[in-house]
Amino acid sequence: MLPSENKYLTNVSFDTVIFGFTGEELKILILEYQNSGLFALPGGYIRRDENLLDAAKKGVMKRTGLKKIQLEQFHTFGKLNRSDPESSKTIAKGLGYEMPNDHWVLDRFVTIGYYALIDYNQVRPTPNKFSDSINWYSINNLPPLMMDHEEIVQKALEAIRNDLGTKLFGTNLLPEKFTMKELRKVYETILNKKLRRTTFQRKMLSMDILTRHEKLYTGAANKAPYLYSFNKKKANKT
Amino acid sequence: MLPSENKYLTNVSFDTVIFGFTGEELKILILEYQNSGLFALPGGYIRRDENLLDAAKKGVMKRTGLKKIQLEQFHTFGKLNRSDPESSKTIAKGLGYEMPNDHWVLDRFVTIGYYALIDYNQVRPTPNKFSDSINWYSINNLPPLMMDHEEIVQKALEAIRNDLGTKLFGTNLLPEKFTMKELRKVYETILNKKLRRTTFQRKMLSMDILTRHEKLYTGAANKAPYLYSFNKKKANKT
DNA sequence: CATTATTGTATCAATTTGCTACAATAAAAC
DNA sequence: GTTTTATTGTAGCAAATTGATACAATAATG
Repeated sequence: MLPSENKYLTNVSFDTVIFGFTGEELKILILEYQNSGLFALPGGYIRRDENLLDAAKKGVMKRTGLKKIQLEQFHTFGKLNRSDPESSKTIAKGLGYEMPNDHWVLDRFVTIGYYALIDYNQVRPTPNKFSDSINWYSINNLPPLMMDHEEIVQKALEAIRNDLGTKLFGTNLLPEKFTMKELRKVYETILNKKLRRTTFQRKMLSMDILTRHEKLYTGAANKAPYLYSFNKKKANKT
Repeated sequence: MLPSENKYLTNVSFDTVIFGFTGEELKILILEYQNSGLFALPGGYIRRDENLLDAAKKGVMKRTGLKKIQLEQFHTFGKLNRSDPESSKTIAKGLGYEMPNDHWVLDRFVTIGYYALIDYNQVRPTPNKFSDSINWYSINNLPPLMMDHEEIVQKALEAIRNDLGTKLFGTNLLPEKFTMKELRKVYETILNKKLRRTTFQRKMLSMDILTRHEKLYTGAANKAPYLYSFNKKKANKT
């Protein structure tokens, strides 16, 4: 039941930071391994017969239940001491296996980091067979993560801050149709600062990447906002 | 003389795109393997007892003769078919070795791409023991590169375009002191477009990251330009 | 000492962004 | 119904940034 060596590349793995937006804050999916108290990013190994990107995509699909996923590679982590064989042994033990000391997963690993931005409400978090839970955690309130996974999360955050605006964004964190306020909230949360309401709206509209739809009547005692969606044809011309 | 397995991580390598600026164009260093007609980026394997970044740094140091090198990781390449065992065999054959079919360097590799920006005139290009030459090639006139190395170069170019301005730049491609015109030329070459002379100068000066030094008298029949250097303290506060 | 090419800035126009104001609601309160 | 309240959408002007032009200040040259 432990992964067999000849099926996978050795010394290489991937880890994914899967972001969701609740409307108020950014959250990421964290696995908890059985009977070990160890928390980790979802990740995995690369089969010898698949592309690196496909391996990562498959991993995210399995954890989220989503089919179409936008994944972006952001950094590869290769410090000498980043791997921790004790953690792997603890995980195996928690599963009821005794891991031999020369098992390949106890070797040193270089891991490629990917981030995914997905619609929080469409996800059906699904643990893998080694873990008994997978849960959303606010990025401001993460459990202690194993190995260098906290560093990986920090790098992912930097990456989405940098990519926001260049690679078209907010899209993937929101449902198909959204209000301008929701979109602004996404930007504010990722950038971790307030944005001017009117300037943001003007900028977004002037970019000519949004399609306006019907109004959204929420029942609130005020003017109803329009719904927008990203006009993908125009948006990709950037 | 072929690299021994137990010293290195398997299935992982690094490749470096080393940029230099001649004053007119961007060039990169390309290795030519002996008696094989194969051109490649400088790269290597990661020793089990060293950090990934150190491995790449050491590689660039050996190829350039430089001690202080700024290296930036930009992308990791992991497509299923990117490795080409035939090339490796040809290289070994050119060196007078017969490579056994089960040799680990013939296996599939995931490679981590780094770029370096260095002072063209300070470099002493030094071939490795497997190659008989290492030369500067204009990025607009590269020889056909082996495997996916052309894709790696393209990604490196994208990366330096994106990083220009955010991560402080131009610095490393120019000598300690440089004129405003030289700095602008660097930007123009990387971005592949003309920049307005006066606006560029105003912008650079207003950023308060340059120190002005003495004038440079070239013998030309016109006003001599000032020399500038980057004020690293202020520059890093961005 | 006039000529020539280039550099460093000033100046003003054009564009973009910051800020404030205000009309247009959607529902609740009266 | 009418008034009240909270928000949305956008206009309008100020402030800041960028674009474009002009011009004084040189460093040789003849």
